[in-house]
Amino acid sequence: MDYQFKQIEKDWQKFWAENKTFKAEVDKSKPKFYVLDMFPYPSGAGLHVGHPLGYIASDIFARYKRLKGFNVLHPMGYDSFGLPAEQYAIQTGQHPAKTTEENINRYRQQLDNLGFSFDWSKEVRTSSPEYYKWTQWIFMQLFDSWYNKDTDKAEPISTLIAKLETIPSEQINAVCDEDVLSLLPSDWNAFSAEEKQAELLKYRLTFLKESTVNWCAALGTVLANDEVKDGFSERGGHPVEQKKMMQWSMRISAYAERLLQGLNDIDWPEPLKEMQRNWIGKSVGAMVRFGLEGVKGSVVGSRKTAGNGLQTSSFIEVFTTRVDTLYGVSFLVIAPEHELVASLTTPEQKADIDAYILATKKKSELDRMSDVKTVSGAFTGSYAINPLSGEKVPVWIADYVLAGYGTGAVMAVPSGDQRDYLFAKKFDLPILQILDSQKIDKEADPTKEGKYINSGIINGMGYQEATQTIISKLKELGMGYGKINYRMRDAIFGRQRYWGEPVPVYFKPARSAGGNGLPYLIKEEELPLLLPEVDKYLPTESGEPPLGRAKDWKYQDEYEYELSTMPGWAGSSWYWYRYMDAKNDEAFADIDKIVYWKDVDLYIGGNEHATGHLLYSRFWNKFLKDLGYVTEEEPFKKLINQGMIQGRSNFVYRVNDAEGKGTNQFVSYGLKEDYLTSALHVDVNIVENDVLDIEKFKASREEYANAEFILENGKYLCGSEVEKMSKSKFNVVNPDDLVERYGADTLRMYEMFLGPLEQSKPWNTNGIEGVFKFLRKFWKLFHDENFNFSVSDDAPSKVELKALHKIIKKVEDDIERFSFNTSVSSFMIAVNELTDLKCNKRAILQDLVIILSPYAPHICEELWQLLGNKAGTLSFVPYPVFNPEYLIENEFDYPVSINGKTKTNINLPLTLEPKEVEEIVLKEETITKYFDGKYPKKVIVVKGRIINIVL
RNA sequence: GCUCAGAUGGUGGAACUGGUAGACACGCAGGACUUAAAAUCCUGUUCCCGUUAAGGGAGUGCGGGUUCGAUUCCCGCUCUGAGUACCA
Repeated sequence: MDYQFKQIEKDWQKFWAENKTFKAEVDKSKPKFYVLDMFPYPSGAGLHVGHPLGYIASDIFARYKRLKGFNVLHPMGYDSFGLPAEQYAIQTGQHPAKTTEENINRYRQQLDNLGFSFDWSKEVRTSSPEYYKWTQWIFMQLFDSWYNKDTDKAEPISTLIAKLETIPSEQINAVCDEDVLSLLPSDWNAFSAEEKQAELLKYRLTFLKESTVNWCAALGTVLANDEVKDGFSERGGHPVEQKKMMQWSMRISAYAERLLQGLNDIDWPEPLKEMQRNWIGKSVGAMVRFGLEGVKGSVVGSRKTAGNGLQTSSFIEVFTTRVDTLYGVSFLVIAPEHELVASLTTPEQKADIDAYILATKKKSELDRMSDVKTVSGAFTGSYAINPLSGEKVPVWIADYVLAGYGTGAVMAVPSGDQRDYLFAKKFDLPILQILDSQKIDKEADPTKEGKYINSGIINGMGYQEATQTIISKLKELGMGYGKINYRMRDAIFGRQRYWGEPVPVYFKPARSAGGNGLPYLIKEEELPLLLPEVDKYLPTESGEPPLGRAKDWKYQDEYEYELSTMPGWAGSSWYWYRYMDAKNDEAFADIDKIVYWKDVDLYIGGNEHATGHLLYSRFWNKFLKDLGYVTEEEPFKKLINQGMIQGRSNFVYRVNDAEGKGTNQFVSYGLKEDYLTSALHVDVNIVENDVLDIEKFKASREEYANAEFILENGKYLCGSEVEKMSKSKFNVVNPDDLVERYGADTLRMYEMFLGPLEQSKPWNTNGIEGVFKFLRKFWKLFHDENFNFSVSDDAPSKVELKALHKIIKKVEDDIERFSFNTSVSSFMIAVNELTDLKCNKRAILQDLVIILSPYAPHICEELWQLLGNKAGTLSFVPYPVFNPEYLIENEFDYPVSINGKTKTNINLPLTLEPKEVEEIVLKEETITKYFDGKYPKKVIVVKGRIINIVL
């Protein structure tokens, strides 16, 4: 029979499901390999052709590793909490659980269509209580932990309490809030339970923090930054205001350094690592205090905190990465929002400052960010004292200094910083050269080269020495210290939404009892804290999150629960562990299984998760490791970013009449210049190789039924353009349609054939025929002209073995460097060669079936069985062993180039040494004729590669 | 602005460590089979000059450089895509 992909694919998908072929169990006799795809969110639109790209690649890899003798864990599940389902629920009143379930079912069906070797027994869904029980459990562990900088890891809160009971809090080296109290053991021990709880909250790894949010009163909800456009909500265009709110936060900043260092030990794409490095934003520098003129007692007693320094009325503290330029400071700039602005402003300057603050406020709404060119600022009238030179420097405010970064104040060094330079020029402030090599006539020069001048105690020194000297001097004076700053902020861990994990926390005392309520964890055995039912998925009238609508939802019928839910990234920050032991009711995963599966060996997904999911997951992983629940410092050893598949839209050109009105005539792409036309999107599914299917087009819309066409060469050609894949552009290609037409094996191979996995590219179905033809050709190798299965047991010839071993090697090499597209080409070459050789020998074809099976598993299973093997064994059969002897050549067709330009070829035995080759070449008439009477200056012979003659 | 990635025929792309640029596939053109079409098969297909052929020349975004030899390495630029945004 001819290649009947529909029947074959259905049969084998059924076989794999029924026999649980890909179920992975702990098996210590085999090395493990964990292949993971990034968690999909099951959206209502279903899969389009771009989604499976990564899944196909990871499936090929997983199947290949099984053949290589690995015990492969290759699971799939759903990140099923999230906004779209909630939005849909608000619109339709349907419970998000219901629509989510429907979407998952559709996803599953589409995934099954493609023949993936997932172990479905391990499927997880973040929205199921059995799963989110453990998300809540991890939250509880975070709540019950603090970060000890001395041991450089998270520890149970009990070890902190033990310290507070015995030593002064100043000796505790913790990552904590800025406003922790300075306590002696006697103070602590005298605290009430509430006071202790309140203080501990400042140390916990998840804690309540006042945060600014985008509050939209009209929608009654908080919006994400990208939902806000120019101060108005993207949906509806309602005004959005900045509102302070108590929110759960995660102390990810405690892990900043480890998150940064860990990047050195993992095999991820460099751009992705770079993005994380930028996000973490480490800067090594120093804190410097500038005393304020006229204020006595420059340093006010206070402890150094983990925060960003502190401001008192007696000095301004700045963070700088160039403390060596301290002598070049000619003014200070503080943020307009800085708390000292009011007290520093002199009566004469008040009008200026007020006006500037007002202008900033207006601007910040719109284009404070986009307007980088304009220099603006205002003088406060006050002066600060340079701690080393003792010089008076004016204090200005300017909106280029951000209140939220560092200390909200900078020391301005116009000679070294371009922004400061422009500022100094504009307001006529001094620009002082501080390095002999500095060139500052036109712009700032941030060089570190040369020797310092005009710089007091560091005159004549180099950069390293100067920095050291200044920091020790500042320390000695109590006016500064070396400090490392991170840009990364603690992550907000709450959303005022319904469809997410409830936070397992209640507040005591209850509001009804008149308390303001401190958070307490519910008991572990009370997990999961189920998401309660609500009548509507909207905020309450008083502006509380939807959970405020739940009836009688109180802890012990008395205490209020936390009403916000966890953010989208909660469930996905640990899911790869759940796959190891998806049904466990006693633990998030059994420790023996965690010890065996360890970490993800290959993680494939899009790079939209670069700074969200991938950073939070690493954070939670490190935390779980600190507490001894998992073994690895980094969860994802090797990561590949698959490129985005863009849409490729097709257009038809409607002819317009003289007034520009549309007619019902359409002109082919190549002729459109002769007419007045407008381009209209046309559904790409009725276009093939840019040729429009006219009948389908006429049937697609009533108004086109009588359309007329101006053709070229009897065809209607469409124009094309690369755009986002979206319904409105009629360029969405559904994998189901292609599977229906060509089969899953063809689609799998075609998606790989399209180009390198990491590269973004527009989807174009042109060319899928080539892959389909290849599979038919492959099928024909095993069959005679009448499609009877026909395979010979004759011994293979040398050429046949060569073709086979070439592909064994090529595919092995390619797959290790994730170059799937070149493998597909090589398969085509191999099959073309074997077809030309009319090879139907079992000794060759059986191995070829194994090699191709990760790419086209269905057809290979079928042929494997036809070859007389036991059904299902193909998935675990040993991969053929490459034998280099079959590739050894005796002769080589040397290209001969004259001055680097290839002129001719000469066939010579490979046993010849370069010297011998040279002798032959110089006598060979077909070569010497190019010499033009000249004698070669030099002959380069690279054995088995090339001959180059220099004239 | 900064950081990163990329630019090769009509199209997707290949060339792995500096060694025959354009593999493989699509498309296109011509041919075979067919009453015809589809399907299938065969041949050709980087561009320019050369009627054909023989042959010659140019050629991997642009301009230089290193080298016997550069798509590959170095310097400078242009354009495209992604991320980030006054980060002190």
